[in-house]
Amino acid sequence: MKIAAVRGFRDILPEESAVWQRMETQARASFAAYGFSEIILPVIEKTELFARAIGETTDIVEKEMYTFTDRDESSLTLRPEGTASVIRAYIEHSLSHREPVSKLFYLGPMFRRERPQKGRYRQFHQIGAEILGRDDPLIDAELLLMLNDFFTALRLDVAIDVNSLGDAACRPRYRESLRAFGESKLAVLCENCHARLQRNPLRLLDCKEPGCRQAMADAPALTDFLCDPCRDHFTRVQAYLHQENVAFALNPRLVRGLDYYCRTSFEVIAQGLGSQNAVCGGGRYDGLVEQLGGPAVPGIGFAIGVERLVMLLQTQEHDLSPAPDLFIVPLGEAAESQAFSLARRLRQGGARVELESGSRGLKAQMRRAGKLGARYVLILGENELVAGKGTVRDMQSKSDRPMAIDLTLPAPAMIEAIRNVSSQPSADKD
RNA sequence: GUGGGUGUAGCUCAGCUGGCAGAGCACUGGGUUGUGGCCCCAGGGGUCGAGGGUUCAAAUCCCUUCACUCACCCCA
Repeated sequence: MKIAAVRGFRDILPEESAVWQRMETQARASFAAYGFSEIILPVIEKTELFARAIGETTDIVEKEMYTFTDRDESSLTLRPEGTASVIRAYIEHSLSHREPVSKLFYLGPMFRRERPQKGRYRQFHQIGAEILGRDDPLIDAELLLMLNDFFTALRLDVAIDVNSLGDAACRPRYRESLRAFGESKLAVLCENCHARLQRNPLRLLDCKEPGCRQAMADAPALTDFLCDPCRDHFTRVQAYLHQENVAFALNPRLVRGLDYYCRTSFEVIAQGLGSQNAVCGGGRYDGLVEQLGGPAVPGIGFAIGVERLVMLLQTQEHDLSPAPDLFIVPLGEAAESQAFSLARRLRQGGARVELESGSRGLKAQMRRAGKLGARYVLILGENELVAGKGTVRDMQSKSDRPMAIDLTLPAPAMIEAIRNVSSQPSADKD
């Protein structure tokens, strides 16, 4: 009986992991430019951490977490997101005492037990970044700038949506106003929205049901309810973005699903991913550190969905695994044994070398070399063994122009000699 | 958790109202005793997702089940 991977969990095969690596490298580069350092976090935390950070009544905490009881009866959970852990670590190691501002990024697997679909898995990966310690608009803008730079560097065509969710001073008033408005439209709202009305009225704004959209079209706007400090903050964030020509759309219906968000909130939306089209989401969470037992330190951050981003990159280009510089073709057992050592020497000299089995025919091996896209082929047959010289061919040249290379040369000299094969001035009449 | 779609070769998929399990690509060997790509010939590969039922006969019809997938929900 075959054993398959667990539902919602999957393997990343080389074709995809190559794209993955490229994206990760770019993230590290972009984040470093803005002064972020990596924090490597555990995958398991106490359940209580997420319950308190994300919100007891969110879907994530209520029905999507992989929670289990450890042998000592404590309740542990596979992390469903990264921000809570960053803040736990921030408090635990008193980072606020060491420096006034911490810029941290992390990457790794997250776990949510949802029904899998395109762009949504039970184990998925996020790259996240957090800035703890500053709440001025410049910081919000800087974080968005960094995101913009990152997506631009990857040549991805995405749209950034921005909104302000207000804070503890103004949001409650808005929530009540929205609830009242929702009550008045009760008859036309869908069943889901009836539930939202009770649990989280803000979510009425982003229902996809056409009827609900229409009903909520002239609902009170959050922007009209912002208190003066929040309004001012948001205005200045936008001013910085304009100053740097960052394209973004103001989306007053943008609502985030985690309870801790306030003020500046944003999403990065991509085309061509189906319904799971948010590749990045984030926002400010000023009360969260305090709420988790730390000092009153403001914070803002985002998380990028790696799988979704990789899917995007794959539709735009396809990376191939690296082609070997040299493909060694041994003919027979004696040649194979020599080729084995030769391959190792050249690899240690820095060349990418592929080696076939000496039991296969010349034609088959040449075919394989062509398939892999090898630049040069070195043939090691009876003749070559006697002469102590390998026959080298440049696979990119159409004419058959083999060169004999001395097998006793040290690796660097041999690599040099092989490279020279293609620059030989011998009659080349392509 | 709720709906829809799909399960046949390594991959993409044909296979009608039941009648010998198929194609393309990939892989292997050959056409040229030692020179790839194009072309030609040949070959290996299958529990037709699983279990049960109907039938002389099931990939095909019926039931059950599992998996995958898309959407809702939610989110990255």
